[in-house]
Amino acid sequence: MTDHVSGKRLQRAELARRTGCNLETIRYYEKTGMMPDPPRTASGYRIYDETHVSRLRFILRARELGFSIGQIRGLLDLVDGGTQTCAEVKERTESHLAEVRTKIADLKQIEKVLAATAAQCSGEDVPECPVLEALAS
Amino acid sequence: MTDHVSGKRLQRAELARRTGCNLETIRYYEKTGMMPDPPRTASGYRIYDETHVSRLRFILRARELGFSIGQIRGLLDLVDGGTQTCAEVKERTESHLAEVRTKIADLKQIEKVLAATAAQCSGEDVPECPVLEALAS
DNA sequence: CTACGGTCTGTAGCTCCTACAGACTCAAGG
DNA sequence: CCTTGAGTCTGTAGGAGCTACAGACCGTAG
Repeated sequence: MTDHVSGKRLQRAELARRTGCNLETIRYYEKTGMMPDPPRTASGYRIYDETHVSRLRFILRARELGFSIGQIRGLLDLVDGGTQTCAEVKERTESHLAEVRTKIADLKQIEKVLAATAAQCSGEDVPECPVLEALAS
Repeated sequence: MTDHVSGKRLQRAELARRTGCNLETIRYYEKTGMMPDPPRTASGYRIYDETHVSRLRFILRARELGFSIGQIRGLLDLVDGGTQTCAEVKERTESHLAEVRTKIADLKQIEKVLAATAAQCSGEDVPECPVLEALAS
């Protein structure tokens, strides 16, 4: 039977290949409701199309930008409901941006302490070590 | 029975309070071998002393500096075996420092993209949004 | 003696996947 | 037509680093 209505019908491995997503992760995203339950063949194989490719790419890009699963689902809910507004999305993005900046600040503080402490190390074969002393202080 | 040999004997909650560590986390650290199995009272209650306070503080400080459980256990193994050298500890610290710097760089890249995209938002009550478009692109 | 709080254990939950086992399906080759 | 190999299906376990609970016990003050 040829496919006369929709575009290319993809299997899971093909969807994974086209998005760079891990095979099992797709199933995971379906289980969590981020990806819709796809239609199936008579024997139970999942059938994907371009809409699934787009949605999965959206999720993966959002993950790359550090959005949590919950945040992404929130964004997708807005879009799925057609209730998204630029104002709302901007607010969520800036809230996430603030979290990212906090993490950067935390890591910079860690970096500073690590660098300063390691700089005190003689680097010799002696048991005394400024790093260990700093941790034990 | 008074305690005529060692210092103060602490219960788990007291150890937690003195270190700021969560009560259950102490048990977790014992299970993973980072903290030694403490002696027990006849009825099975754990008994801690100042050595436990020091070791737990060491672990917590290392965690604050972003060392993983595995890395910390590595450091503790060195110290426990008396085989630690400043050279070795310095190397591990700098290796961890490099990981931290990588994370900072990744987050800065994310920050850059998020900030640039959010800056394009009108912030109005319209459904079109540069953030969503960037994710869907 | 009782009540209340601390402690004990094992286990489940959290996040975000990743991987495996055992069964099934499908298409190609002989 | 049968076999073989690759793809798919499901449920479940694992990993990191905790955190939280249930149900049972202990210890002490009133």
